[in-house]
Amino acid sequence: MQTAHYQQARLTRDPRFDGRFFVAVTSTGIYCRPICPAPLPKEENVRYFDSAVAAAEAGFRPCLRCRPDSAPASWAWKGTDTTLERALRLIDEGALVQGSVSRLAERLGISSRYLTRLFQNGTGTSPKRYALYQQLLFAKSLLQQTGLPVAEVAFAAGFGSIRRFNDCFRERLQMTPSDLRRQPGKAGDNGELTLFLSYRPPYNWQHLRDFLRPRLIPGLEWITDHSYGRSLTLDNGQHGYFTATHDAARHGFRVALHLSQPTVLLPVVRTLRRLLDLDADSGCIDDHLRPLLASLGGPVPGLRLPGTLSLFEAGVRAILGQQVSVSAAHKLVAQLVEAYGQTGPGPTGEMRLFPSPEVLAETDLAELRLPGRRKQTLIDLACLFRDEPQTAADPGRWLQLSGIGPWTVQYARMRGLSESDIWLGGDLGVQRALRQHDVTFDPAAAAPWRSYLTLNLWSLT
DNA sequence: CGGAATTAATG
DNA sequence: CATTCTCCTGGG
Repeated sequence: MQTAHYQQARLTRDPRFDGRFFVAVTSTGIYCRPICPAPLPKEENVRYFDSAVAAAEAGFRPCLRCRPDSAPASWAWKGTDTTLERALRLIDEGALVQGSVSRLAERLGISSRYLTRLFQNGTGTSPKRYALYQQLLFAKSLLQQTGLPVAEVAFAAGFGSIRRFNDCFRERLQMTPSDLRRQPGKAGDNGELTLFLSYRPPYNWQHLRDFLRPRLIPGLEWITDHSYGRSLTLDNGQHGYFTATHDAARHGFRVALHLSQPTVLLPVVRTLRRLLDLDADSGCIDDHLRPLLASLGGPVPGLRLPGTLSLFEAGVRAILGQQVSVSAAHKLVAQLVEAYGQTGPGPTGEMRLFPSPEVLAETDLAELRLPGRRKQTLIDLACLFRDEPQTAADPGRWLQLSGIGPWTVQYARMRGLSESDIWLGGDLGVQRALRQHDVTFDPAAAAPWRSYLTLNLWSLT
């Protein structure tokens, strides 16, 4: 995109460009989202950056009004380098909070030297600096949105020491954490954290809600016309729940989050954003699919890809959905959760947690009305997750288990990893839609958004 | 704030 | 790959 488009978008404060670029003002040293309500700066004082980090590297600090830390994420980097994109994703999932840069490079199958080169070219900064800045922006949003004590904010954002947190914060954001401490007034925690998570319109909440509704597992999830919530189980064994309420006017969700203990929150928020598919570029995706779906009335505008909480859950739902209707699969999942899901305190009394691999690996699934072979497949998958989590993290490796074929793997990738380019050509629902509407097209033309093509076809039946 | 030990960036 | 530079954290 060229400067003329940026200019147009900022002058109209177009929310469809929120998070896709940032506007830095040389006269103030501050950078903003294109939607910033502040008076429009003169063009001669404006510089455009395609990421917040890039603006920071040029010496600008985030605006306190439009809060660039709350902008939806954008993966649309100029170089469209898939390795770099994967690296950015992994870092955003916390790869550098726990592991080292060399470990990340190893995971990506490249040398750490090459990784830093990719970063220098693509983002204008180094991996560590990029990661640190994401942590700082997240900390900033917590300071402004919640009443969490500063020390807990540091911890939640993945810092190991307050000292270092303060230093970095000062240096990169040009203010201190206590400067940003929310004004007193709003009550402290009763264990609840309220966050606002924004998206880039269009966002088709009705469609997402109507997708989730027939799949809703009682006790595990809850839904109203304007909200969706569910229980959470975290990697560290912690549990909690959230309720996300849609706010169309503000282009986002107000999320109430309850966790059993304070924890590193960054990955939790990433997961919530993935569940609701907040970072998708619906405008681009819809434009891309429009020619293919023209004879069907065009794509569903703002269609989002609903994720599952974990890859394991996606795998379980996929196995239970093999060769059966949505409602039959739904009954099975509900039975499974009812029989094997632990209970915990929820928003309205008892709540169910999705059964863990450890629990399912130890059971015979006698409670479930399911062919014995399929039960065994489920148990095998649970064992894989329990015994070899590294292997289980790649659905491609599940194929070695009997009873798991390409459909299951692809479904799990689409819902559990939110991969955007999954074409479920063999899926019954997709085939029925294609037959009913008598369409022929080459799904390859939808790349890299074939998951959204699949969803569009599902919505036709 | 300063310094030691470790890790990351770079030619 | 080796040198320089930055990050990280405990303790004062």
